Amino acid sequence: MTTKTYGQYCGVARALELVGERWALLIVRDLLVGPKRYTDLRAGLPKIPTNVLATRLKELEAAGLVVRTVQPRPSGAIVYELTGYGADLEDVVLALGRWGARSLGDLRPDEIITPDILVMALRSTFHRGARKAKYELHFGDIVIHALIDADNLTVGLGPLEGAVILEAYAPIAPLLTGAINGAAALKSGLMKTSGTAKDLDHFAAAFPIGPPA
Amino acid sequence: MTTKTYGQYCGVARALELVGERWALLIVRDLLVGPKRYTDLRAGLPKIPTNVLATRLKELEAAGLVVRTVQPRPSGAIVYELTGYGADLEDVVLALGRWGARSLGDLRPDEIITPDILVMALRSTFHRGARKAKYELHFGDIVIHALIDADNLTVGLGPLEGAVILEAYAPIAPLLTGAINGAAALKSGLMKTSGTAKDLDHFAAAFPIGPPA
DNA sequence: CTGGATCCACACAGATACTG
DNA sequence: CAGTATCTGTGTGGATCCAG
Repeated sequence: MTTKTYGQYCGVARALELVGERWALLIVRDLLVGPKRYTDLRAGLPKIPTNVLATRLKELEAAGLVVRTVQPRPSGAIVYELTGYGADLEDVVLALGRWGARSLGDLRPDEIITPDILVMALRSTFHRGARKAKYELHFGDIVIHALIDADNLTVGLGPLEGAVILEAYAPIAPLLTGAINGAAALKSGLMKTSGTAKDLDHFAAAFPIGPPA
Repeated sequence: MTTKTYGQYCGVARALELVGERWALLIVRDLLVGPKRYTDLRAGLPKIPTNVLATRLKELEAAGLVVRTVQPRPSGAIVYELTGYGADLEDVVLALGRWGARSLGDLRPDEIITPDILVMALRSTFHRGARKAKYELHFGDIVIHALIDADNLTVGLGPLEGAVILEAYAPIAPLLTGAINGAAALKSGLMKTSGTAKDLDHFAAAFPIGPPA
């Protein structure tokens, strides 16, 4: 929320006044996965200057997008959580993620992948109508799960009972762009799975992304 | 496109690196309505500093979102146009517009409304399945039209043959948030129409927006 | 250790004037 | 018409410091 306005009676302009500043939508992205503490947010956004994080959180709170709550003792932890109003930004974040993912090349050494990023990547690219399945996705230390039930998708952190396990290695791009050929991925060592090559293909079909341009 | 990156292998982060800077998405918004000249963009975004506009256009062109073409003589005009890649941002802009429009209050004297804003507002809030209709919307000097054909919407600048004419006056908020009661709007002088109160109600039903929070 | 606040340097935005 | 040049100020990045 800049003090600067665009001077336009326009939903787009208003939205950008509220969440258009640097880092704001990435904070929202991580909070869409779940409530977080200050330190968790820093961990998920290592390059954010701490003063900017503090400022953004105050702005988002002032704008009614985020609530700051102090947990009861003994934890006493301070937790940041999206309000319903803030959570309604999910459509915006998913649309941005869908569009931007097409421009992702191979994973570079200066780029990180966090659990929150993976969760939102799957939510971004989910294709309704994919066949029912349970996936558990491993990437390094990161473990997330996806539960597909026809038109509904649930993606969250951690493992999932009874899921097919997919283990991915960098380069991860084919995974996030649906360009997986199961048999080839297995053979090349790009991925491992507790299931079959067909499982990889189904997974790829459930999370497609178009070509860069 | 900042030289600064977020350091994340994430579609949202990548998208924000490309169009996250101030004014960028408002330029895209206006170009989504149609190709424009430098001066047209300035007219639609009066508060943008001219050097910022020039910089953004170069960045958008370098990123492959916009093409700069010189029209053949005698016009010789320089026209900026979205590429397919850039036009794919429509989902993002519409989602932002939908979310942000809920936070629009009454029109303030320091806020302007342009034809492009109105066109994108209607595209943002269109509700598929609205009944077939042709509307011509007047607001001050601005005239735009909407053609609804069940699941398809065409909104553009200027008049439309055979359309129901809706003339709106500030405060315009009820119009853009679907909170119109046709009879009341006619009686209060908020709107005039060449049709009936029912036409206003149908129009409002076609372009609904939820409450602020 | 969490949850920030403070300080400084600098890049970018804002405003305006000017030019091919 | 389509920008460039210049100056100024604020927001950001980066590092460090501090209170509970």
